[in-house]
Amino acid sequence: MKEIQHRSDCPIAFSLDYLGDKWVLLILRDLIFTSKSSYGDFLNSNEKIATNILADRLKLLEANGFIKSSVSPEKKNKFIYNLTEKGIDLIPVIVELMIWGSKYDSYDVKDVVKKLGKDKEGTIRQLREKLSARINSDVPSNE
Amino acid sequence: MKEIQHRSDCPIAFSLDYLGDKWVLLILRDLIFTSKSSYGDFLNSNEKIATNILADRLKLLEANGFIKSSVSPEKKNKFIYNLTEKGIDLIPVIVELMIWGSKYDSYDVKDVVKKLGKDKEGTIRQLREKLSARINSDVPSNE
DNA sequence: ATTAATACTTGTAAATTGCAAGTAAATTCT
DNA sequence: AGAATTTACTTGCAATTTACAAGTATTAAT
Repeated sequence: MKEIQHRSDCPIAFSLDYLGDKWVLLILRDLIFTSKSSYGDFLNSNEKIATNILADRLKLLEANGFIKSSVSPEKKNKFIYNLTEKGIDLIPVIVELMIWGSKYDSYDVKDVVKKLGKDKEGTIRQLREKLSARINSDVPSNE
Repeated sequence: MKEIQHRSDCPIAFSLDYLGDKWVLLILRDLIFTSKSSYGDFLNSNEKIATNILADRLKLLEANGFIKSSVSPEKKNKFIYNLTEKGIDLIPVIVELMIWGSKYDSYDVKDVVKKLGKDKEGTIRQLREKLSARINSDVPSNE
């Protein structure tokens, strides 16, 4: 995997050097808000990512410490991906993208967004704790 | 300008349909955190955006209501760009990218980041008010 | 033993990006 | 007034990235 070249010393540019595309944050979204955790799960998301792009982005995310893969306990030919702390720390970014999107998107507002409207910090803390618990356990996504 | 095709009804995907690239948010960053407001200003940012990409993204941002251009009062051959409310509402997104970037970037922490650490809501409100004031005045960027 | 599921890889055409150069209108210099 | 400069782009083209279709390899189920 080729090294990411950083374009400047700006922390925003630094973040975008990893996250600045149309797919990376959607994979992280799936890991944060849904029980999806495998290659096939991500492929089945509504946005229909191409197989080579998904494989590429999973490599990039793992190589740069956003996620960690492990063999599924149930099926040995299946990998499950979990967020690392570095990835979990992106929850606020994704939450703000969701809030902005909900404001300017015409579709109906999701439950999480309503919850965020009532108690943003609490909701983020809850998500964070749920996902942190997964890091040091072997239990994968849906429990 | 070709219409943006939305990939799903997810608000995060909706946001990324506009913002999911390496440049758009850097232009908005310049408008939010610096006194930059013209084509030439953006070109001179440290990340060295290509001229055609900059022209393209400015069109995209204006066509989709994130920014508004007007002729500079001092120089008639110069355009100045200002954020609209829709663009101003992205401050929290960019702020969170900055906070994350500062945590994982090795470079030294900017003053704004320190300020955000002390009072995130207040800092965002201040930025918001500063930029909102520009919308209905003819005074461009640096005052 | 055969079929299915899962996670990719490969090939290729189309789209996007990056770089260098060129254009056009307004401004400043002489 | 004419020439050079500033500002904001556009254009052409090579290189990279993406999207789509198909193929491969390993494990699981029947």
